[in-house]
Amino acid sequence: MQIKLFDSELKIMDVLWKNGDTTAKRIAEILKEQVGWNKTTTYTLIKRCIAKGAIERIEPNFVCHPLVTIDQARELETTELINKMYDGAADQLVASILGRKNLPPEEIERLKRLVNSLE
Amino acid sequence: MQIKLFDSELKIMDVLWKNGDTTAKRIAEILKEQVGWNKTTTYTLIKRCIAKGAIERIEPNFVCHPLVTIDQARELETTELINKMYDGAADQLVASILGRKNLPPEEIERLKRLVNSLE
DNA sequence: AATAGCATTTTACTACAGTAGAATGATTGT
DNA sequence: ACAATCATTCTACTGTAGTAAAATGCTATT
Repeated sequence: MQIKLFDSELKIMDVLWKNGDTTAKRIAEILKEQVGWNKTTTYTLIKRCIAKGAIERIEPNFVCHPLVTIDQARELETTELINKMYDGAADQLVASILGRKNLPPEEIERLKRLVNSLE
Repeated sequence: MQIKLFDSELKIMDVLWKNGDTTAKRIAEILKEQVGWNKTTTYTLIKRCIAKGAIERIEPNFVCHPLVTIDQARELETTELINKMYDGAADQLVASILGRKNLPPEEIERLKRLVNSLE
């Protein structure tokens, strides 16, 4: 069922994930400001997301509502990375992140709590 | 100094990471079998890797030697994913992996030890 | 109800990753 | 030394993600 979203499409989705349902017009404004997109570019990408079934549009006012959740998109992208770079082994990815020198102490702290809370 | 490698270039690198230094000819054979590439495709990709500084070629026999390590490549790809999908927060990525239902118990055990061994 | 202005769709260009055929250069067996 | 074969490079096509101009449709104000 997985819907693959391209980087530019993810920008649209991200606006919806962060702001909730949003009109096309407002999305265009936001992305104009955030990444300098022409408004027709935004509209094109919204259309493509709709065509893929990642967004539905609710009348009136062309309010866009995400049908793909951020968790689903994260799952897909993460799985792709694991397959591409870590031979499909999720724990190798985690190990490699934990091995980083630049991991902020508070993130380490949070991870300790998280891992130890697993059953 | 990060060298960005495309998916097709990573296929070349992967042969080197898995097999150690390898001749162009042998790489072509392996990728012919593994992904069905024409040998000229492999040679083209090797050249591009050399042009990028990801591979050096040692005479005689055009033996290819990787200059980018798998860890460096993983680091780059992983950082890109974190920035693209997790707002730059590495621990969110880890949390999302840990939240998966299909994580084997022995992997969880290993991760617990790993996390708790961090300073 | 005509027009002006804005919202949306249609269409299409551009850049580049991916792929490989043609051309060239090197090696080897006779 | 020459031909045949194989290794390597040069050149170029293809598909598609990214971007936006042009065309169209809609709304509101007079």
